[in-house]
Amino acid sequence: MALAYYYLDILLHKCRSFCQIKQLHSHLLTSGQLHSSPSAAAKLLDLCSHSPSADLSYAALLFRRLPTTPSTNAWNALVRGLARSPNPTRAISWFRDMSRAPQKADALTCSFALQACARALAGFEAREIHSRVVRLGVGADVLLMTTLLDVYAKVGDLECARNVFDEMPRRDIAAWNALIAGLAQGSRPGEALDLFRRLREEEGLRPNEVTVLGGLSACSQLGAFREGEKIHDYVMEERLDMSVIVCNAVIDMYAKCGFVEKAFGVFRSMRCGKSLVTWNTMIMAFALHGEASKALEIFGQMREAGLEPDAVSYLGALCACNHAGLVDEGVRLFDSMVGSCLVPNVKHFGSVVDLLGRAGRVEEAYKMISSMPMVPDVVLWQSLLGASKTYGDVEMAEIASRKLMEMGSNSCGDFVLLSNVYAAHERWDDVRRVREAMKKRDVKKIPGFSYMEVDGVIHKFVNGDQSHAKWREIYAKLDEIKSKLKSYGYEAKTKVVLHDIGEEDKENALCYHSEKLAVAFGLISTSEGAPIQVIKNLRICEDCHVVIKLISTIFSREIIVRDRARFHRFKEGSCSCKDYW
DNA sequence: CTAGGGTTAG
Repeated sequence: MALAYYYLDILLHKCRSFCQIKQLHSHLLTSGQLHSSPSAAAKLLDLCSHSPSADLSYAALLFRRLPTTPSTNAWNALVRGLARSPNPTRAISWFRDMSRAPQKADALTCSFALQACARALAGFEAREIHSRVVRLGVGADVLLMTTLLDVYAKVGDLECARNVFDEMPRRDIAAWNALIAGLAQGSRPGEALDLFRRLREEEGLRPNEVTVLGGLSACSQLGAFREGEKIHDYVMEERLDMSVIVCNAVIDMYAKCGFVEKAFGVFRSMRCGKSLVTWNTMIMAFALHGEASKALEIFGQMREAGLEPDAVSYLGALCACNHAGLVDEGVRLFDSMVGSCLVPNVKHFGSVVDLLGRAGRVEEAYKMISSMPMVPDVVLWQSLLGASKTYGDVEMAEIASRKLMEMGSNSCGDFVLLSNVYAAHERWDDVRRVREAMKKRDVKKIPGFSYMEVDGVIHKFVNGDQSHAKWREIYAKLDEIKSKLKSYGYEAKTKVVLHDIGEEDKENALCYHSEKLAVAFGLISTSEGAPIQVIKNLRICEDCHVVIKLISTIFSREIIVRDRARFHRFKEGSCSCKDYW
């Protein structure tokens, strides 16, 4: 007996196991419904490829043996299933096959295929589908264009993402969200924040949960505290704080803007339940600020709250130990992680290696790297090289550098470190050799830059920057600082600069580091006694660390610098990192 | 014949 459509629908939803799907399949087959009703076939395919008990190879088999020409719906069922499977590229090849089939793809087929591209980070294929979308005449579909925009953003082509956005006939909140999130995740937080403001001021759209996540992420990256606080106010007004995801982003934002106490305040007074991510965010927040004991306290409390720490929790705790130099505690944590059946990844090993290395236990660090079950990444060898430099271990430095060279590293810092090790032992021939190797390879130097916010405006500085409107005043301030520093017995640490330039030039290269420019700008553009906040993309350099400590005394200012790894809070001549970083 | 598609924290 043929099943009525609605009855089939109910049955399909009731299938709990693959066996039941097969029963239904055989019924449709024997009753002839698979022949007579293409929609029934499509439904069945949908179930095979998309339910919790999906079996994609069964679905593909079913598809190939379909008694009638597969309908667009049948194709869609399969492409959707494949797009969400562990191997999404198969959806793309099915989509290609479809262009040679009698049934035309529709907006949904394209949407599923694009989702596959997003998951597989397949930019080339996305372009191919984009042109297909245009030829099919579905280029005005807002939902489809949002998916397309998102794919371009995820594969890193933000220009294309922006073009798609600009050409959309109509943009709803999700379209804005996709671009804001894309820019925020693509390290263009300034543009993300601009869009966030424009959407409110110009379009009259109301930011939703997703919008504020993008905005908060941008603020975290920029250290844009005032903007972040405004978004937090909006979150409270609109009761978006019922979402744990939003609360987590707020906590992260305050922590990364330097206000770990505010982050903790939000953590404590959350109206919704805390998730594992909430705890992990708070652990990381304290770690970032060098507050190891508080990080470890939270780590302990999550167990009391009935949550088992996961690998990320351990990473946060290890990071806290790392920033405070708690070697034994860190090693103990690592062991207990392994004991609780969690699998450490490269980052966990990296943390412990760094911890051991900086405590001078270079040999143990090396043993740790050698015993790792996975391939050690560049970061691990770099931290071993760093430790070897600190403790003057030439042999270990050579081992680490050799590995780095083998891995094709051409980062300036690696060469500089090795050269410094040789220089410390007055092995000038070796120093020369390293320099020559540097010249031969096209050594890359990641440009350092710093952000500083004044009255809601973000000012960005690069090393030796003269593009700021007030650059003359800034440089004058730095010269004033330089002369004052001399009386404090300061001498520039020119060893960290490796160029074939004279001593005085070396001093200047150091003198105009982006973080110094930002701090000087802070001194001239904020009121006396107000704290100065700076965000830097790289690790703070040794010389800047010394100089900023002195500046905090001379000008009686608290200066907070967030570098790539952590916060440094300079006050009355000392730093919260206790010179250990 | 029906519906199915977009943006989301550590």
